[in-house]
Amino acid sequence: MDASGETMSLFKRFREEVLGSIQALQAEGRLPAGVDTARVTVEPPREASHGDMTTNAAMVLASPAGMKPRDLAGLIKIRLEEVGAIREIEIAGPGFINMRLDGSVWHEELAEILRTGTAYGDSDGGKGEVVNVEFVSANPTGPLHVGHGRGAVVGDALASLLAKAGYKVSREYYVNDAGAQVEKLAYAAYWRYLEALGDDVAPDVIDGFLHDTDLEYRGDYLVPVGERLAREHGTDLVGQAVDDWLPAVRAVVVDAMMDLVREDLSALGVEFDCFTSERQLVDDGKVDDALAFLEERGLVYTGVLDPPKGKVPEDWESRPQTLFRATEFGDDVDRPLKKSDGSWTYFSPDIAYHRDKFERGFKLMINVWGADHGGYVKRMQAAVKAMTDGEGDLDVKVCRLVNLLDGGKPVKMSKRAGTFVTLSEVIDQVGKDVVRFIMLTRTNDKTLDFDFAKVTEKTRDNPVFYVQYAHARARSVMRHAAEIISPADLTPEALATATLDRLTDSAELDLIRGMANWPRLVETAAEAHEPHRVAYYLNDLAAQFHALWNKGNDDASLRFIREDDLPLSAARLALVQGMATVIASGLKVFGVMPVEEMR
RNA sequence: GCGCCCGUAGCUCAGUUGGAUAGAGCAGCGGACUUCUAAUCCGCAGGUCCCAGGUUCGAAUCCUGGCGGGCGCACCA
Repeated sequence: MDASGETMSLFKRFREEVLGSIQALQAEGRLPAGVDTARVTVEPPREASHGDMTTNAAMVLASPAGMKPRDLAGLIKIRLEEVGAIREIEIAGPGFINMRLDGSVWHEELAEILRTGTAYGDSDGGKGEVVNVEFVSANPTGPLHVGHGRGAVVGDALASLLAKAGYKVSREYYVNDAGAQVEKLAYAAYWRYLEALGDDVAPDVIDGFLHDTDLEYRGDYLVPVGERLAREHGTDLVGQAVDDWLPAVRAVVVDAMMDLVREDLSALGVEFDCFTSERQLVDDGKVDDALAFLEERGLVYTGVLDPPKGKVPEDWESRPQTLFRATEFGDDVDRPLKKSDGSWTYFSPDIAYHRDKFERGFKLMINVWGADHGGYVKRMQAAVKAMTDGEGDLDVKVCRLVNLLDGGKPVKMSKRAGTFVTLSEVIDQVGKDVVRFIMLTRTNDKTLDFDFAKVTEKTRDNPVFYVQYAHARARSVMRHAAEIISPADLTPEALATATLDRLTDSAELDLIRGMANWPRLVETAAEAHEPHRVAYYLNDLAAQFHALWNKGNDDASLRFIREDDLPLSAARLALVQGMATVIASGLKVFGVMPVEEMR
């Protein structure tokens, strides 16, 4: 326990021991005071034969101490030998200090896992700092597609991961309800409205409307919106000037589309804390405020941009524009804030939006964007730096494409041909938990193959199945155990008090070592903003468990349930339940339910 | 042309943010089912970590320059 009463993770605890020995050496004058220990790590060695824990302290501090790494390691070793939990210390290679721990350390850690439940791995590393995770933020122009789904899952899992790591997280969705796309959407809704009125509208009115507008968003999903407009407005909007019907139609259609989006998100199990409307920002004058802020700092000017080299647009013409000095903050060129007609580019409200986030208290901001927005990262980061006088920090996770496959063959998709696969269709077909897990099996910046055949397969190379199977197997063991052991003795609390020192087999202790890595993984993955690491961790832990299970197949004395030795059984069941708990803890980050059985 | 991302076993990818002899799965070969679900496991084989320099005790990882692939590039979000 540390001063705050929180339980300190195992590796942190031993890092404290290492730092303590360094301080002792400083007190003795054998090490200069004030050396920076920030780079000192205590972690499991890559090679298990090197021990349970290793520290780089001697190598990192050798140069500032003016000593050879191995000599310094020798001094630290003498100190560490006084720590009871350390059974053996070895200096190896260039100056690693390898430690073997007493078995009791692992037994206690297992008890700790059982007592803590899925909260195991919770950390205070984030120190309660608030962080804003903005994701999806799809234009409200239709149902979500699979690419949005990836962003939704990555953002949601990242938010959960950060929360677990001790950050105070807000999940946010930015509603682009003010741009040209929404206007086009309103036109399409108006067309559906005219259609819905049927005989009340002369056919040539509809033909004329279609003839005058280059209509997008012709999908069926706007039909109900047209009907709703017809119900609410009758024929009132027919024949009116665009400016008269547009605001009303736009409001209704955006509302309907956001309902659609929310429905898709809820099918995926994603919930937001906050929806911010672009239109609201505009109406509140926040865009003007933001630009005024930049102007005060001399970051806005009227200038002429060079055409992009190598690829000059057909209709390129040199003209003066209102520009933001993005180059002062690391961008490649200054960026336009206004279009040639004087209206804002999408960039201006976006700047205002990020300023708004900052003013709401978020210094740390993470945006999850689609692949097509990769080119806007630098300018947005530049804008954040400018708007916050360098205090704000924006990280952008760009999600690469999702390839939909079926048995290795691409699923052909065409909006025109109506064979476009939506997110909700995919969820209907394989279930939300499968979608969520698979979306997290790759780094966000690599394309991801989503193979319908593979993700539902019950084989080793389907990570969803493999991880869930480990959990289900563990739960199956517990069910069997209940036949010979009283259920009261099988609760996690009861198992935590079992004679855990009966766990002596190396594979058993290895499994606890694997479980003890979970808190470290949470911290490093959260720090790196990389939720996919959890998927690999879970896969590894599941593999360890499946291996242990099969040892019981080869050697009956290693089975979890031994009717001839109930205390040993209890200890092993504690191990099994602990493993299931850690799996459940990881799946919780992903928003995936652990299953009790596979059938 | 410029910017961003990627390049690791035949294939798909990890790699604990600079650590020790670079790891998994699939595919290939050889083994383990009177079971707590063998839907799994064990073993073998498989590598110029794209190339060339640099930084240092130490580089797949950081820097520079190339090569190859993807995406983006005023007035769409």
